[in-house]
Amino acid sequence: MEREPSTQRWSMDEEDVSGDVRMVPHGRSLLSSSMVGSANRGRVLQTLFDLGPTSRAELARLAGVNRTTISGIVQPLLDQQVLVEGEPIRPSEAGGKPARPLWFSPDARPICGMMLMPDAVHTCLVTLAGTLSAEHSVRFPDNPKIADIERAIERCTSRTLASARREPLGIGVAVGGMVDTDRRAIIAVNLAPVMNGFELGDMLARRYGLPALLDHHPRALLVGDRWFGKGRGMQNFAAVYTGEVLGGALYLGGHLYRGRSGAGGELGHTFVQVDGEICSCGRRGCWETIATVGWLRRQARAIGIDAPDEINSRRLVALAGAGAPGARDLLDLYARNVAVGIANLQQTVAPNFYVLHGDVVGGGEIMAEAIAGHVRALVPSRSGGEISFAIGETEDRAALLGAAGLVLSELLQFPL
Amino acid sequence: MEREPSTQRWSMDEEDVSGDVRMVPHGRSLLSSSMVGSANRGRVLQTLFDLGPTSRAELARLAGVNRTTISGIVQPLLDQQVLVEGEPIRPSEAGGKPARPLWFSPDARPICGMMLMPDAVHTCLVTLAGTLSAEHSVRFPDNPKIADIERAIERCTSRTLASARREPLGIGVAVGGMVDTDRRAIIAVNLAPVMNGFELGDMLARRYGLPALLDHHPRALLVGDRWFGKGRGMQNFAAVYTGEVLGGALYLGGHLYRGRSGAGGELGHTFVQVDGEICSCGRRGCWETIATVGWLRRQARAIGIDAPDEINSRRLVALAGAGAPGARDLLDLYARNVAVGIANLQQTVAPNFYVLHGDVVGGGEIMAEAIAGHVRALVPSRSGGEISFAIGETEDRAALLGAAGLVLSELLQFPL
DNA sequence: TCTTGTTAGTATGAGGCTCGCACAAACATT
DNA sequence: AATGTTTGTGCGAGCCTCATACTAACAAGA
Repeated sequence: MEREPSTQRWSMDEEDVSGDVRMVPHGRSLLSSSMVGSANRGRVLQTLFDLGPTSRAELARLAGVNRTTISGIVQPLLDQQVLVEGEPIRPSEAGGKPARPLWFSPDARPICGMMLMPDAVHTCLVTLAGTLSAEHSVRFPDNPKIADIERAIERCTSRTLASARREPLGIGVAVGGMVDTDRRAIIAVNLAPVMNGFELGDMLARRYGLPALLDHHPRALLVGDRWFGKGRGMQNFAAVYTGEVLGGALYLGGHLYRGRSGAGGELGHTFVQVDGEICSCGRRGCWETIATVGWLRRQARAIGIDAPDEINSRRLVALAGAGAPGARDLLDLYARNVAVGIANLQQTVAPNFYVLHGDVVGGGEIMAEAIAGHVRALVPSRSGGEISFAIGETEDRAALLGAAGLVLSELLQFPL
Repeated sequence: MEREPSTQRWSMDEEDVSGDVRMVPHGRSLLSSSMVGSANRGRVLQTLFDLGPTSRAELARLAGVNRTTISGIVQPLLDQQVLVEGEPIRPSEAGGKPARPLWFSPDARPICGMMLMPDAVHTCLVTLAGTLSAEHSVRFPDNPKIADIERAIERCTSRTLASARREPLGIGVAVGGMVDTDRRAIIAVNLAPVMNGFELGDMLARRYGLPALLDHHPRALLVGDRWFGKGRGMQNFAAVYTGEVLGGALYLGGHLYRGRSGAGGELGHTFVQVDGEICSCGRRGCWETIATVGWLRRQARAIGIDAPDEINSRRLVALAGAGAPGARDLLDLYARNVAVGIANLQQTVAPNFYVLHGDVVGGGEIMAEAIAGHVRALVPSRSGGEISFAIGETEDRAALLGAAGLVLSELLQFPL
């Protein structure tokens, strides 16, 4: 019954804060026994995330392994207070020793989530159970220099980190712009070009001695959904963000999909209308030209809807419900425009499940159902089964959870 | 210096011929030491495929592991005559013991590749080094019944298998139609509906006692490219097939990507022209409506090109070279139409490398360059680096190698 | 109250795998 | 002939999972 305390740790390599966060196999490297340890630990934690509080025996059954294996994996995590044992749950009628469900300890090391937008920075702490705290935000001054932005980020982050009772596992950043995930730097933020080339990851790592991960906003939304939201437990799904711009991200085969240095998922600029309307990117017929609130505003103006500059999914659904002339048709057309791109995605990688983010969230179930109906009509049948949809968290919360999710993905998804 | 012969084997589980071929981890299962063995064996063989003949020491260096590890993995494979040691190669000026490169033995168990088309079946043997032999084909009678087709397949396969000196590792089938890869059955062959629902995999497994794997034609082309062709050693790339229809397949993150039960890669029916021409699938504006030889024939007729019903990429390139009126513009337009769909694929998953198959192969480098130029113009810059293109093998050879590649993928890609 | 059956979690030894080290074999150079 | 370099092979150590056996904690029934 006595156990030696283990020396195993659950964290990223802290010696290597500024370098490559992952000291992992990739390319042609082989596996070793110690990697099996890390990988299995990650998988057990992942199952726990997906299922909620679960006993060792149950975990062993689901994984198809021996109970002792789970005990061996889980015990060090209990010692480090990553996990805690919950109250015993009553056994079934068959009797037996009551199971002690395992769950993430509120005293576990938190994750720092950051959302970096062109005009402001938001930070918070996220527990492994998915609760937010210590939210702070700092707006940038007008026409900021990069030093102003650095200062704002540092002030915001420091406030949040001051609330952490234990050292955070890392800092995840959702960036409203293009990101080089390998270099952990910002490539371009359209509305704030001063940030272009900003090596935010290295700055945070140096300043706070924590691993820092960047990714662009839609991808953060996806991992947020995966660990804390509607994508929980999914092996394949996509997140689609609509708003002023259009973005998306893919979770394929149980892994966040990133193309080379973070390319891929630039769905807004796929063609759906060769030689169609001109897009902000200079090309013609991008999906973005027909499935953003910009398009919605133009159409609303054209058919004479009240206050067309303030139209969005929420108002459109309300107007359609109230029977405003043309609103119902416009809603249907907007939904179809969004659906066209999703149908293409379905035909291409068949994730079969979509979490909707951004503007359409305001439209609620009515908007989601309208989109879903069109997608199902646009995709030939028997292309891999049912297609389902979910509505994401509200905007800021989704992005902050997602930012934290970036760190979790790195910790849990030992890339074999 | 003495070694005990090993009992390890390199093959799929032969006890389980009719059931699920892979007795492997999936979903929430954990890793074990024996899986590390299988996985590493697969990885070593994969690097060997990618690099050509390579010594143990070199393999160890590339994988970043101890030489003894490679020796331990490789020795059983030598015992089983999967691999052979080549002639010693001269050491460098620094001296040292000459290295013995390892390569696939010509006496290794071959793979049976099969291509099943609406009107005929082709079979052959493929060595691990990628050489074809024992090619046979049998045409089906007119208006065949399923029994006729079964008989033809059996006759063809038996002839090929009779030439095998050792028992093949398995039978891979490239099917010109929709396939359920899990059930190893044919879902639908448009031009031969009699095959719909045909459980070919189980039939072959029962009849020949060999593992049998089915996949649809474009996906077979992809794995053929991956193991034996232009995609050798690639971690991310796509295969695109154009002809009477349009198809594609994806290799992402070092793995063949299949959506649920083999969906995904139905690229022909992605929208590139909302409300465009009507497609054979009944919807409007599919990529297939503007990037197949059907479109090419219609255009050729419209602009008065000679013998428009016999136009294809090969003739079009020849006509354009000869200065036939309109041919040059038509070629450019055709290339752009093909490029549109590829650009969408690049924006979505960014494979960055494309192997072209089917009709465009006949157009050679000129056609490929035309397509490449358009894709590069259509994809916004800095979306993940250079995009490159290659031309696949000729049609039958590509499909047969690909069919064999299906079996190899299963053997090498131990799915962790 | 005592016995039987069931389930949860733990200790222990066996077996697989990779790793580091030491060593023999086979070359080039001086 | 001596020295240095590289390849490939035993051998024991360390890490991991697995099967087995055992204790703890409950329900149901006599």
